Amino acid sequence: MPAEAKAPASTARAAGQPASPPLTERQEARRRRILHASAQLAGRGGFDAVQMREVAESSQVALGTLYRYFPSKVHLLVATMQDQLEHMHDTLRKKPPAGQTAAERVAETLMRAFRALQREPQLADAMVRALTFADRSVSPEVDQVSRQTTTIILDAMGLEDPTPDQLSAVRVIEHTWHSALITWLSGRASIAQVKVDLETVCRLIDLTGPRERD
Amino acid sequence: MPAEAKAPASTARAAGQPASPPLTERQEARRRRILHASAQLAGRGGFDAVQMREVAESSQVALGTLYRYFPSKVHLLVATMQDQLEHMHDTLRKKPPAGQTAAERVAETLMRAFRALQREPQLADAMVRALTFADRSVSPEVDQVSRQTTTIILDAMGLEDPTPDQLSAVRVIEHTWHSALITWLSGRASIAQVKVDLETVCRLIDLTGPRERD
DNA sequence: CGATAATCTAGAACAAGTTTCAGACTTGAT
DNA sequence: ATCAAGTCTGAAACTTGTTCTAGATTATCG
Repeated sequence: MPAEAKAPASTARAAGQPASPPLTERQEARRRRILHASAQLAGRGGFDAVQMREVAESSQVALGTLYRYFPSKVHLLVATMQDQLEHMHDTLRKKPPAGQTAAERVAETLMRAFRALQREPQLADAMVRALTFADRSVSPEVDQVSRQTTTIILDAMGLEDPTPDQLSAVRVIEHTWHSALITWLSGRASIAQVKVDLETVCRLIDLTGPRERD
Repeated sequence: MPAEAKAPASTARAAGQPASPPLTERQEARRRRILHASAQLAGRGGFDAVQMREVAESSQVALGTLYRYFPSKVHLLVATMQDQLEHMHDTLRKKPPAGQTAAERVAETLMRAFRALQREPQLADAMVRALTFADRSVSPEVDQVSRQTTTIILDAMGLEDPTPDQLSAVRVIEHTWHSALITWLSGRASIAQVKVDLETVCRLIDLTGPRERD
């Protein structure tokens, strides 16, 4: 019978996955070392600096093992993003945004996240590029990131069950968030511009927010 | 003295570039063959199917020459997108959108463009993935695409000189456009969802459109 | 404890983007 | 027509993501 699980996958901690067989301690440790190395390398040179051989070496794991845990570089970086997002969500839960309106709170939340990314622009580059470059084979993981982001925004809005209209607004906000990050990361938009755009898109919330018409 | 131009670059037809030395006819023809081959290959397998060796062979050009014209695969695909965007803009000029409000016209324009992309989803995949994956070295070209897109949207709005507020709204619309395309292309959003999101974001125009308060 | 099946390791091998180089070919100017 | 400078070609080399293989290790079952 099998010794360790067949295919080490994501933590499955949050919502979603069909819970692949649990990892042994050593496997959990390996996974953690890999993600750590990934974030570390990304923190230096961004996407390009995350080289699979280096990640393997840094995390004391054979190349083949790395690929068993994360079937591609993009998978690895998206998983790294999931990891960081969890931190962010925890932080936000401790100090929720304080604005009066939902739009203000969402804008504040996004700006806080943005400032966090500004501290590690290279890491942001690696994660965001991976996220938007991901093809269908990474869909489940990218979707998980998307769900996590949606949760964070809905939390900021303070909503229980959003209307379809509001969900669309939230999706648009996420679109803007990702794409604005990209333009900032590639040097085509200033920080101020990103700020303005995030505030602009958040106005959509006021537009859909005050319930349909009951 | 030089025989042909030093660095064959983009058409520089539209606005923007400092007009690199003009290309000879044969060079223009090569450039065109390359772009054609690129679009053709992209039309089949999408981003991955555009392999530089194949593009070179298809367009009857040496690999080194291909790289002289387009310094990377991403450059090539972004140029391909510029090309397609021009077509689109021409088409739109012939049959402008007919909606009553600016928001309607923009939404109609985007939906028309979206339908055009649906006819060649693989080509869309290649172009959009390249666009969002582009790093700083491609900024000028990506910026050109962005300007072209902005022009198309402003055209649809029928605006002469937009306010900063409106420009931000347009940027947000572009963000949504790109990011929504990505989610559709990677199979994480339905066509209907993209449609709704585009309509949602276009409402921002009504919010900023009817001049400040004058 | 021993058998067994899966995992992990080291390293070679392969694929596609990118770079490089020597030599043949064009071009524009004299 | 000839020359100089730059361009194009064909092919090899290099880089980094990905795959494959044979053998050493580890975990679980009996």
